[in-house]
Amino acid sequence: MAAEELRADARSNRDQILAAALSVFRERGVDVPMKEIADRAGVGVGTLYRRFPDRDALISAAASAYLAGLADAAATAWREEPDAWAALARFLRECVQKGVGGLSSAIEPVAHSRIRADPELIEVRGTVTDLINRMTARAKADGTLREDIGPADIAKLMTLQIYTRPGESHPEAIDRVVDIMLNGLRAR
Amino acid sequence: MAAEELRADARSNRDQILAAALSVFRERGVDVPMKEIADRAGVGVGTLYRRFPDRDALISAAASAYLAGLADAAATAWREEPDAWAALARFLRECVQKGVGGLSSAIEPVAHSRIRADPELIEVRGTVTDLINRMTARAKADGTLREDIGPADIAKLMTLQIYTRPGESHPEAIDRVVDIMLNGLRAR
Amino acid sequence: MAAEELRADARSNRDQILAAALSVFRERGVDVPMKEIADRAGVGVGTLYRRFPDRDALISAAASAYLAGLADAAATAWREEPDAWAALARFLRECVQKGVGGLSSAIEPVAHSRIRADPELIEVRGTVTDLINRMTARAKADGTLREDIGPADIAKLMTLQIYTRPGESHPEAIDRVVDIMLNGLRAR
Amino acid sequence: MAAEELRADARSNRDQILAAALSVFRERGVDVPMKEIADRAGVGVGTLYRRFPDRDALISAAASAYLAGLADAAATAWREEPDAWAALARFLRECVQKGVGGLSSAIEPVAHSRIRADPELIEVRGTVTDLINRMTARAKADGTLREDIGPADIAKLMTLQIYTRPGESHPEAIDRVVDIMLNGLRAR
DNA sequence: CATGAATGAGGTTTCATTCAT
DNA sequence: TATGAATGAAACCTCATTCAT
Repeated sequence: MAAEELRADARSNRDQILAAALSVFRERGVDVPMKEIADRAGVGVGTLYRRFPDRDALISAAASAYLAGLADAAATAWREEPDAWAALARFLRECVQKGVGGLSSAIEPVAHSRIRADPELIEVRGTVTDLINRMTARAKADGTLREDIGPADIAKLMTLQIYTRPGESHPEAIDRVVDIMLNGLRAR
Repeated sequence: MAAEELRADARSNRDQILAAALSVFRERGVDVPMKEIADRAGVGVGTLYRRFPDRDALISAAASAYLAGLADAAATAWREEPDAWAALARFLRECVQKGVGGLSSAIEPVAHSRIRADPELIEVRGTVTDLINRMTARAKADGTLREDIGPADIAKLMTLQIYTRPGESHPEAIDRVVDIMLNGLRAR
Repeated sequence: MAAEELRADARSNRDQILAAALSVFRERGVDVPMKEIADRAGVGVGTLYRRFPDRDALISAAASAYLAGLADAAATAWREEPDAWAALARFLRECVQKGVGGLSSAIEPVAHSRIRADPELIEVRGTVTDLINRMTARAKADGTLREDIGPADIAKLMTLQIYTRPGESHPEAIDRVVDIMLNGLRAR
Repeated sequence: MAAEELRADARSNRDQILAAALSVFRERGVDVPMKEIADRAGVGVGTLYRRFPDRDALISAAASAYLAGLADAAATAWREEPDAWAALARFLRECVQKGVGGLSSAIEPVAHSRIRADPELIEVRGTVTDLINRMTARAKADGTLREDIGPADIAKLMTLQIYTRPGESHPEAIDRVVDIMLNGLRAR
């Protein structure tokens, strides 16, 4: 996954393919024709296959990228928000808005074994888990998060989805649901 | 769709195919080979195609069946539960546990136009909407549901999903999430 | 391989595909497009794939058929010819004329493991070996075959090939070469 | 084909590619990926294509090289061996051991027209034919070769092949077959 | 009426060849 | 000049749908 040395153009192609894959997967699931992804990335199928030897390789690379993004989001929230509750709220909202759940269900079935094996991914996954643990603990200590909520609950809530007509996006509708959820998590 | 007159065995075939389709769709999405569904139903592909002229017809018949089930669930909850809040809670819990959201996203993209057109379905859909309206209004009147929550919010929450490893089912985990949502909906 | 119960038309298709494969393999090697074989057999690719799940399955079925033919040839020669030398001569000539060597090199690399495993094939192979052993022993006893020639030599000679412009066939040229070999095998 | 003026390193590249091609063709036929040949030669595909504009050009260059080798072998045998029979025997043995037949069938179909056209090759071919003619005539004169054998028979026998498991080589088995053949050619 | 065989269009993957680095 | 990345045509294989049994 590391792609140590890669010519500049190849590198850029790789990135574009990954971005294309991620967005196509989110929109239409993983069963999308490879040509579709190649087109969206602006490369030929051949290039796609040179970079990712088969569909599963692409999926699992996409999983990598998206998990890394997740770790980023968690870290940023933790760093920038004034308190643990705010960090948790922001992180969860981002996860739901970005469709973490949809990507998970699209990606995991295929990539599961690879994800477990890839050392780089194990680390990222560890980072996320770690940050969730800290946010949860601190928020409880602050008295802002219900005492009976644990990190496992938060992990589940990250993957929350509500049905949206495909193609349409309803950020406000999602926000309302996230608000309800947060309200349900808040200690009184 | 009505299947007015059908010999007993044909009727039974139809039902078995529908049940098979519903469960396969839930497990693996709508992109499953028709043979798979036929096998699960214990009939040949030919039989499946005799009953449902093409994939879309099957999907939309499945949508019908599932929507009808939903109306049933709503009506039963309304009838059997002691108050509006309990009915709402039970109905939402059932929807989430039964994977309404998953089926919606699997089925709607293909069946959307048909669903809009089919008079029988329009009626069922009306029933559900109606019951949700009543539950919401009554629960607010009872002072158990937050004043700022409307039927549209409930409709969204019906389709709540959280990611579960495919094949595995975690009813308790889902229950915890539903509890959190309900807690977030409750008026204080 | 046995294909116990097969509808009449399916059976006939299977046979035609096998015959087509055999002749195409002989002419152009095993790397021929599947479509080519399907066309020659007068069926669609789908049918070919329904009968033989992938290229290797087809190749190894072809191996079966051709080995069975070989056993037949050996048995017939042994039965019909007046003495062991005549049987041996006829069998070798047939093998070379029919291009056993060409088929072997086309087929074996791919089908080797299957050939070793298939019980039916093991038996046929045993029959051939057995007949060669008998022919060799008897011909030596008759004083027609050189004493220092063993069954392994005969087995090698079965796969004799000489280069022929592809497409063209030169039965007489082959016959001359076989005559020379036989002359070299004959005891004096 | 001559590659009149070529820098030393380019020359060496050309030779390595040719050698690689020859050995790959012998092992796996001409349908091998170009990358395979480039790898074996230790150069990039680009280099291969710079030297040989397309696959056919490479094949026919390989044909050239191998035919030249053949002429060499014939000349050496003629020069070094004490009599015509010994020369013939040695030449035939070398041809069979070196797999002339295999290369012929791999190369000729593609390169045929070029071989016919290339003046250099016409000459080499002439040399070989000439030497075979001489060996044959002389051996018959010596009373060592059967009277009814002609140069055309020898030409066919040069391309003799027996099936060998790919990868494995059985020089002794081949030797035994060649011995039988020579025994069949010998006058008594 | 039920079945499963046949078909071929369409998605997947490979590889010859070209071309930017 | 050597390299290996990009491309797309062509091969592989699957599966929706039709149709003979």
